[in-house]
Amino acid sequence: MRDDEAQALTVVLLRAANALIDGIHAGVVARGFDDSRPAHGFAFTRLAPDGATISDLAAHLNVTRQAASQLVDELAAKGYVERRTHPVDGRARLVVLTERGWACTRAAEQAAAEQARTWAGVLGEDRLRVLIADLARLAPPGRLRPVW
Amino acid sequence: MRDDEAQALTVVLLRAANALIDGIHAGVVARGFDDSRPAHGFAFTRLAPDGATISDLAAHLNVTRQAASQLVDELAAKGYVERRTHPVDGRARLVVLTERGWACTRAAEQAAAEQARTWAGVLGEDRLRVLIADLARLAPPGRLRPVW
DNA sequence: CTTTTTTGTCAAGCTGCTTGCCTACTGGCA
DNA sequence: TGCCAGTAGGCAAGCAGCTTGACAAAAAAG
Repeated sequence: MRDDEAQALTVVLLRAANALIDGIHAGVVARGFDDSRPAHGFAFTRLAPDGATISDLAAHLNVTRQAASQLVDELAAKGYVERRTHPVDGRARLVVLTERGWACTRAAEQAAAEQARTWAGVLGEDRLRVLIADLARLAPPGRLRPVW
Repeated sequence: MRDDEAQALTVVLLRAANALIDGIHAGVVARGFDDSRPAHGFAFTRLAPDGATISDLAAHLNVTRQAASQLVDELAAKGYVERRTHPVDGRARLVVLTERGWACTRAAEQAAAEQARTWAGVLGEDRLRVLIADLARLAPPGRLRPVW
């Protein structure tokens, strides 16, 4: 592996990641959720099944609990989530998606699928599957960082 | 291409990009440049050949000239770059790498090569080359965004 | 020469995060 | 049961990195 190939790896990987994020976000905005940020999507993936506490969300997003709390403030103000009392822990509060939050989550999934189809059209489905599998072997199973 | 495969694409691509950035940055820090940020590397790639003006740098980084100017302030304070008078344009100033700036650039290249070798060890060189080539076909030739 | 555009910087402000501190509540332990 | 260290989450303040707006100096266009 020559040095210039290593440089190329960095460039193309980052460009592809940026293009994917931008594409998904554009698709979500086009579906009417123009007050959403890419970071919201990362939160939604944690909240989607059954909700989560602020601490859970903070750990998932790799930020402080305060930052997670502020993000939930914003999401609640925009009608994507709501805070509920936690069923068993009186200290904690359960953050759950509203119907609008679910709709936005579905929109993001559709946008991601659309982007994947576009890329499948470029490479072919089989080769894109290989690419996903290879990236999966390279990517550590740690946290996603919603810096976008 | 099923929807869950599209979701997987997003996750693994972002994880891989994060891992690469983190790995390169860790390598740069380990080589003694502990006051550098990943964003600096993106600036260096533009400054490396023969320097650049603030406007050039701002366009390359996709930020305002003011932001680029502030970044150069920081880099100059840390000894990575210096401002010179522009040879032909009296308004502009040419920002060039210092010797320390060049050393940091080389360190980043080494760290990137090291990361690529690690990944080549996982996938094999040939398959990593295919991955780079495929990503290159997917990634638009636009600007890198140094948000990391 | 006059006018318009471009360059870099000063100043102010915004956003998203951090740290420090606090109260309410939990769960282990005597 | 009562006590107390640990945990959850919100308030306040601060900081880093970016933006917008305005400006003087120089270049380019007329």
